[in-house]
Amino acid sequence: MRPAEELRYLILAAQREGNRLLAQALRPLGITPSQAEVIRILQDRQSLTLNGLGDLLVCESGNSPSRLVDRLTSVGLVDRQVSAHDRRHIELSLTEEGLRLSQQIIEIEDDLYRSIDAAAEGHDLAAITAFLRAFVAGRPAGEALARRITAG
Amino acid sequence: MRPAEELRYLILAAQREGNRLLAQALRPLGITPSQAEVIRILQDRQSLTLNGLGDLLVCESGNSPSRLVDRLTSVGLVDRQVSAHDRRHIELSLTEEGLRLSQQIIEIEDDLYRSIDAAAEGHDLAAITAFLRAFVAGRPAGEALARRITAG
DNA sequence: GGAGATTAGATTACACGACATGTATGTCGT
DNA sequence: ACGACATACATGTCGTGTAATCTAATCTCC
Repeated sequence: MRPAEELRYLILAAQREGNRLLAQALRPLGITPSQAEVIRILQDRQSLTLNGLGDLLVCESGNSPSRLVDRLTSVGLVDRQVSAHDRRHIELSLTEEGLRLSQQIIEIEDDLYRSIDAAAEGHDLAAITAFLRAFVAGRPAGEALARRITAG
Repeated sequence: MRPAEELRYLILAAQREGNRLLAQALRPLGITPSQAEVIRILQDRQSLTLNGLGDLLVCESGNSPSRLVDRLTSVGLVDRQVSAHDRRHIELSLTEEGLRLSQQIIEIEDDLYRSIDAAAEGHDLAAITAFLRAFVAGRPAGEALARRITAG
């Protein structure tokens, strides 16, 4: 198997296993990794529109976060209200419960990051991120992440 | 944003964008990346059972390839027939059309691998695969890939 | 040879992810 | 002011991704 092919499958495998780990850790909170991403973004930047949120999401590529957000509003974690200026816009913000949950999410994510750091022991993590950054540069998911890093 | 967090999102972004690229390239053939993975595996090893296939799949983690295979049989790319020895087993094999399609998939994947190699220009690809291999070692998707590499 | 555990596979439920389409609401050129 | 266009969001469809549950065949052990 050529190196590029192995890399392709390794990225797929790593994403799957990482997501599975996070999903299990988040299960007690009753939310999924994608939903956690939304909550964490809303905590960092209050008052985003749906589209503004989509521009920052790596998951779901910002195509249409409506449904993702729908579930969060229906369980009372996110507040949505129509903008006064432009009634097409919808302003999103965390509810108090959403804010509380956000703290728990941070702790769970920290656990994950610690285990990533542990797995990176002896490897050049910076070199890996540099390669991946180059690969996704200019594509939607890469741009979303870049926006997160610079302004986050 | 700490390095581990960026890495997590980079892996997610890379997987998404890579999958999107491959999906677009495969669209003319009328199949998806997951389906292509099944066809390629069946080309390498004729006559697998459903479970045996699942053990080799990085996508869908082998949990229930039934659905995935169902679509391929319904469009006449894969042949399934109950084993004579153990009627719980189902033997899978490519039809002639599936075999033909497999050749086209190989060409499309080669294009993808060439662009991965191009993106890896100036980066230490071996170091990256080594890290990811360590991360998924011992987990289902990692084991599936290991089986593919050794015996494939 | 028969009861119970084990296994293979199918089925189902729920949520994403990608894409296409629909529907208001706003903006701009004339 | 009016119509063409663009924007912001909603909805529908299909194919995964994950886990739980179900059925049936086989194996084990007595």
